[in-house]
Amino acid sequence: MNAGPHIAEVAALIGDPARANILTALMDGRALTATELSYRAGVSPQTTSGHLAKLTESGLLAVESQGRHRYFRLATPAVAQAVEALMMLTTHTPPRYRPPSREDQAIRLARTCYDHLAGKLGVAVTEALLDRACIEPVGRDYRVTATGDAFLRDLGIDLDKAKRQRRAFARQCLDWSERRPHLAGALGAALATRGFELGWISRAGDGRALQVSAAGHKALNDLFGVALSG
Amino acid sequence: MNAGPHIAEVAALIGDPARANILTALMDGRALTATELSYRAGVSPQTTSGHLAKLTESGLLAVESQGRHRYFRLATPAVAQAVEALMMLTTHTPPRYRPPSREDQAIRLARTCYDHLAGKLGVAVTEALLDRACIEPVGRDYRVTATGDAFLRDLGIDLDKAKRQRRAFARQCLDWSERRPHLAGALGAALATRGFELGWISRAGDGRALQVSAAGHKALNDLFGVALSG
DNA sequence: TTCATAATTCGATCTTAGCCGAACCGTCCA
DNA sequence: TGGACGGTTCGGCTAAGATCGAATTATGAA
Repeated sequence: MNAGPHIAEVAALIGDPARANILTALMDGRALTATELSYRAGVSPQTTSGHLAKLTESGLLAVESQGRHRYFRLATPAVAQAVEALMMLTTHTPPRYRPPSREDQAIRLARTCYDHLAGKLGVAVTEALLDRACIEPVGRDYRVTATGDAFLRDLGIDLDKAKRQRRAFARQCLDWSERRPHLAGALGAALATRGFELGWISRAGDGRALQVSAAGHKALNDLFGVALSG
Repeated sequence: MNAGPHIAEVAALIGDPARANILTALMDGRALTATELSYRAGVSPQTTSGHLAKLTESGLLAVESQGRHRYFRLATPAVAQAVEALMMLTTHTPPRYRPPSREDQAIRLARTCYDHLAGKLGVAVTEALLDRACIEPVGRDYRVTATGDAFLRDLGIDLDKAKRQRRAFARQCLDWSERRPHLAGALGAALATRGFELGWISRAGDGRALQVSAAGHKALNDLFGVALSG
């Protein structure tokens, strides 16, 4: 009768360490193979297979077969959002003080969230765009101004292509470490992709953490007036 | 090493039916006694006691002793947000079609979220305030305009008192059924409280669902130009 | 003081579900 | 066609934890 049982079902699904590892491994929006996920989950392939079946069956993951590989990814942004919300609880309610690790530091500085920029980097870029009146918040979205339209096209971003996608164009996404909104949606993804193309950012290791290159720091400073401190 | 295990811990906590019932029972922001929660959870008082201990120990619930009663409530809005995010997953990823029940309908129309208005009602009121330039979105918050300041004071809302509170003043809160933001924070709570005082809304049953009185419908129409359809 | 009620602790039971070994299906490549 | 590899299915083991009965502590009321 209540909603309780329903959320318990999905929460229990996320509540297994192996499955939680799978979900967090997919938080960068990429699609990974079952074997890769098995490694990331820290359990055997057979066990992983069972977990993946449950996750897809319940609609948390989407799967696509390519040859003898099966690629799994988060089914919807809502899944990523729920995982983010749970992450917020792990830091926001500290049972006792836990000194931040090096990886913690790195991932707070710059990371991907689903498929766009997050962390200090994502928030800084978003706020710089706001400062320069390139975008403005409208409800749960951002609107791109005329100024922003020109600016982003100059940067080499195909706004029309981003607009044609079926997903939300420019959404506000809440950051679990900064607890401030950053740019998500098709535009956020396009911006991140362009950053990769230009060599400003690159993936550090196999996680969500990002490395900002020297060229990236320079561009950040020149274009946005942002100095990202380690 | 990963964040996986951390979120698994908290997700598993929410993933038990009894505990999920407890959390959803507290979603309206009220504080309930252990016995009441035992009833809502559908398990014996002993079992409930164990669950409540775990939930408070892990920082999801806060507890306050009053005489021989112990009142439990959600520790932070972040907890409510996580539960909301999980609710979104239960509806947003339908494994198969589930016909909406009557209670579903009611709770989608008008309910409380933590301590402010949500559902169609909450979203409609918020958007009416936006239309009339009473509030405007700023980042993850709303800002009250001069127009809005006058309007809300006219309504009998003590804005100064709301501003003095330690919590966020006017936050954007995402709705799981409407998937659009509505007014939360101290101002959202004050608005809801005023609605109760004026007899426009009242609690329906013991859940989060709200009943909108005839006077409420009239006020909604007169003040906001909103006609809430069942 | 005495009794009732709120809430917790302890101990025992029992179900659930994660896990891996082994075997099995399908695709790719030589 | 045979072998290698990605992925899944099956079966049995094991451990974790949810549950309640009974007893215990603490508060409030008579």
